Amino acid sequence: MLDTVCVCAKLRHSARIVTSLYDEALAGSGFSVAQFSLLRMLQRAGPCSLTALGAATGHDRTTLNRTLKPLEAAGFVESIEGRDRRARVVQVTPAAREAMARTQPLWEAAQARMTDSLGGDKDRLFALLDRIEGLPA
Amino acid sequence: MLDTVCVCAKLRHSARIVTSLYDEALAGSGFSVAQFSLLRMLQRAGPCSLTALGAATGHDRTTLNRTLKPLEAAGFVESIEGRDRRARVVQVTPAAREAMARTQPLWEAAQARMTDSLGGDKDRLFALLDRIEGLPA
DNA sequence: CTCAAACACGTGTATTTACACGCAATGCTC
DNA sequence: GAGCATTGCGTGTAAATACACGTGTTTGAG
Repeated sequence: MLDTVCVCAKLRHSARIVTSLYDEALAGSGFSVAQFSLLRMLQRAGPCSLTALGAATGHDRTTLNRTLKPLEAAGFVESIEGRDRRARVVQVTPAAREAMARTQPLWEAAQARMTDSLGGDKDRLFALLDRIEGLPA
Repeated sequence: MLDTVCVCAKLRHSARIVTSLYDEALAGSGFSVAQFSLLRMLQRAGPCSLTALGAATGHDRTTLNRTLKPLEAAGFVESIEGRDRRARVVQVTPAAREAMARTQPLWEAAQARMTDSLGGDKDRLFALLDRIEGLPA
């Protein structure tokens, strides 16, 4: 009966620990890891609606709305309107690109610590996480 | 440059997904997976202070205070006072043991889904998570 | 014994997250 | 073209989380 450790609790615990490690590494950048990661994903996705961004990142649309609000107030994200006046299309600003470039080394340091401690098994970890993420709801 | 996926974002994503899977499995029990896991850990730890419980579970003491509040109101946790009047010692109640026994099969079903999808690599996953959890702050 | 340091707690506040709900805009059916 | 279903959004609310701060309790130095 060593099978008593909850996979969910374990994952949540790891996520808390790793989040604090990244947040500490990013201290001074002005970004939390949640903000920085979201900006990265938005930059990658290009201008898109909140629903589309949520589908790409796995966040709820309303979570994005609230996460983006301070970033927009700080000038890192701007909303434009496309043809569909329902959709609010967001994109990163030049100021965000600059701030992200400055923050990138801090993120890379944290990422390197992870990669090092995983000793080449990062892809293996990701593959395992992909499997449980892929379970049908 | 395939190394661009943030380990932290990945872990947070997985934790969100898995949490919703467990919460769905536990629906009807009246417990969230956070509550159920915490009760399990408290039962294992035995009567202890919030600080000690936090050290055992990796939660902040204040998080435990707030998570335990509704559980105490529902009669699943009780606070007793030991010799040290600073410390609030908490323990699970018989009602909690009963409710947990009823909930156990639901949790096991969710856990089994995880274990199955990991195909025998659960211990490997845990070992990888242990490694990054063990990084110094 | 006294009093300051150390300890344990709870609350205020803030972040991250998502569900339920309602409103505005679009599209589709007839 | 009118009306209804669909889509996209924002807000209210709530859970989980932790940091800063203040209060009460214990301990230890003198």
